[in-house]
Amino acid sequence: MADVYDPQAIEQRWQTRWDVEGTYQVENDDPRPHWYTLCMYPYPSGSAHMGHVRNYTFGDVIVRYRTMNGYAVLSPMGFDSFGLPAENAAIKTGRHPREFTDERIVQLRSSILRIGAVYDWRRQVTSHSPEYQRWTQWIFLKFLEAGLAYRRNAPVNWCPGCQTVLANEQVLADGTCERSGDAVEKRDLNQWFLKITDYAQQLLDDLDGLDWPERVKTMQRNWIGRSEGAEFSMPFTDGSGNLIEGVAALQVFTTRPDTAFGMTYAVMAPEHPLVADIVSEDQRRAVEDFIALARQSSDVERMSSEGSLDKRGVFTGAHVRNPFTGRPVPVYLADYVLMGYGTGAIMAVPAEDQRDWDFAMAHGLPIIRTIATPEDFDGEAYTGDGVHVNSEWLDGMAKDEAIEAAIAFLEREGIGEGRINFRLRDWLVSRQRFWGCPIPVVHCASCGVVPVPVEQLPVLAPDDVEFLPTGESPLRAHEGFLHTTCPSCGAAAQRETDTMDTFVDSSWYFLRFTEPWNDDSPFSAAAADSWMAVDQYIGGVEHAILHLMYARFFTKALSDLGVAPAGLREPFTRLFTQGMIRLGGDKMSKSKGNLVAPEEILDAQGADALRLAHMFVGPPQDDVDWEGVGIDGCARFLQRVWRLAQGEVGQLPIQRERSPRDVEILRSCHRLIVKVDEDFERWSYNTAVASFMEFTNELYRYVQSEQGPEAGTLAECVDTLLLLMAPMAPHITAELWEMRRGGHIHLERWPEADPALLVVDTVTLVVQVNGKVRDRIEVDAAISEDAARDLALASEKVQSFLEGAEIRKVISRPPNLVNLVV
RNA sequence: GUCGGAGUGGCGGAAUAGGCAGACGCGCCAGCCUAAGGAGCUGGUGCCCGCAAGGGCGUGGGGGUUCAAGUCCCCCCUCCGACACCA
Repeated sequence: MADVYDPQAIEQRWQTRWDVEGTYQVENDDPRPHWYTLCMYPYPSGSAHMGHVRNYTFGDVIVRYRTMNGYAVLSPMGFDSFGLPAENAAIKTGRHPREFTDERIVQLRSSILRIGAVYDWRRQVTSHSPEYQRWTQWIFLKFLEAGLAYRRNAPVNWCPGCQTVLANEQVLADGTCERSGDAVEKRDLNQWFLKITDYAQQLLDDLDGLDWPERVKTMQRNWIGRSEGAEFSMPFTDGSGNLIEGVAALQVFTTRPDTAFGMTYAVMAPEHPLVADIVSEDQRRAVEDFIALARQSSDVERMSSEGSLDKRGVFTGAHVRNPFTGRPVPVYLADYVLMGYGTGAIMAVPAEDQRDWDFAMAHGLPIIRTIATPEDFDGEAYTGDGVHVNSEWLDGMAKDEAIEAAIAFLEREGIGEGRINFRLRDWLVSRQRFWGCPIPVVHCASCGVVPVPVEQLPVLAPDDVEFLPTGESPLRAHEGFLHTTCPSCGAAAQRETDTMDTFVDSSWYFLRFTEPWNDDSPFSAAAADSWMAVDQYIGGVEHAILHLMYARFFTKALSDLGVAPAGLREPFTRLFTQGMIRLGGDKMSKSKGNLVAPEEILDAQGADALRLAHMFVGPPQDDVDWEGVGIDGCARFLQRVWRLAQGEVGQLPIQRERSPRDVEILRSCHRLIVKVDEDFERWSYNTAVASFMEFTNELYRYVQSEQGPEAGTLAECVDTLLLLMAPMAPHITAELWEMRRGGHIHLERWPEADPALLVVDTVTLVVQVNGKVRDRIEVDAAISEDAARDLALASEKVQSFLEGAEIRKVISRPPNLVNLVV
């Protein structure tokens, strides 16, 4: 047997076979227990990069492991094929984004195949396919019908150069457009929103039941941003406290109603609708200048702490009556108060809020402490707990008690109530883009917004379009697309030209995978029921908030709308987020130009070595530096396994009675089974690889030992090693298995450890004196506490350290450890 | 600023429930094999003292709990990540 390990030939052969034989195709009615493994479907960017390789290798290991363990495993793959890069390329080259995208899908798909990852390709889903668009639009209309989709005026990022709205991600840190470099402005536009805020509380609560990384859950909790407090109203007055008639009262939200006696002014957001009504004549000019300034400045400028605070706020000339004291306080505008959160207005308590403190100092406003500060406190605003002072009927109370009392007061007076606020906003899904899924409505002069009838779906963007260098969506200028008739009254009407955010596509693709051929609905509840929720979802931590939050929202909403099963409240039971790949400290990325092409490694050392190297380099959730990925070591290891399995190492096996040495290696073999199972379950692939290496080293010593290997023992050890390695190194193990045993290793059952071989009868007892190891003694595993102690005391080495000193205490933890304290 | 995560040999990392720190790999050193070795095989390799036997020190720093701490508690430092005028 002189076959050389030739990864290229082997890998190609097996990849073809898995594909042709449909090894990993699975039916919905498969009688085996179901398991759904999913890697986040990729944006088709061309050939796979190392991040893809890492991601899909993890997924593939699970697919193969679960399959060998007797599960019907759903392992689909698709492409998140709408998005900006294709459109930008179209603007540059004039080519239709579909051509560009389809080419890249072919590239990416073939490089995913080359790493040996297996999928049920019959289920492939692409966001831009007409069928998928049809059902995305169908879902949108369901949402619209249910009031979960709505249109309203909203301030958006507007690029004057591109003549279009930009997503927040497209605005650079300095407030300029990533494409044109122009300064991005705020503009009010009529935009489509999805009402994710309806689900804020559920999205928060249901996090508790998910087996997700704690940091991802924390990020989602912060993003949802629940805060408890009170909302109440304050009537506008003049400077002496006389009520101003005909103006609505000012609504404010606060988490600290207990500090209201310390309110020395109030602040409204510059965009607040009441501003025009309450500004005094002598302040009108200053207020208008301030509003204009705030409007021009980008969010980034506004959020920064740069710039002096006295310039960032202005007195309105109006006052409101503090309901707690009955006295008027001045009302200011300041850009640190945001219209989008709470009520867009606050009561300001400088003594107990640092930001209010800073503003008060800059504007010469009074500061009244309402909570006694601790003795050693030398800060400015004090936000901790303490006894209330200067607060009349709240005096003497602690924080929590006082909050309750203050809310009770507001409710009694009928001016406010306890209130929960969320930071989460409704999801703005409108994009003024061409390469996205069109929003399926028409605008009719007499009927208003009218949904496109479902039998007319999908609404597809036309092919004969010209991409303008300005970046403006060609849909807006396409007469054939634009003009239509109103489905309701039949009069001439205009199509909506906004397309949906691509996150909409990725919010339900995992459901479509359960039944991608369904022609009557996006998926049937039965199909969803048979596979959902996804048992293991795998992807990058960069999606911790947006994608994972939107997908959760869609699942809940579709469940409530009766599209998805009623009991399906969460899409992803278990989530794993892999670390990033870096090179020399930088994130590996196209824009940084520091990519290492997987192809070169696949050509040289092969997919199995590359996969193994990714598994071995460190904990999967940690970032990895490519420098640390030891491809050569892994390739060398696979060579060792190859030679061992081919019988090229050591003495020829013979048939004979099993010796203690043979049994010893068998024990190692069965311990390995247990170890690998444990490691796979806890995502500790790096240590699993280490134990493969360790066992292989042991086998090398075994076959090279004087006694030589016993045939049956060696065969069992090598076969078991191959089976355990099959998920990680699928090609080489399949090849060796076929050569040795015939048949297909990936259809074999996962090995089970023989309990009899796991029983250990001797153990190394560690003997410590004052916690320092002084001796090691081989003992019976069932040794008693007393026997262990006696053995320890009898040890010569131990005696020399005791030097006759009095033993104060003996800790005996048989069979592992005895500690003698002197 | 707030919230998370992390800090262990020359390097990547291991130590799963408080019980032998450094598994496994890389690198390096030596031996074998060889015409040769950028192949293969065997062994060694935390630091310090010592010819050795042996001993001491050692998981970012400081303190604590414990018979016993990389692991638990308190304080501090550094790095990474997320959110950042959220009322």
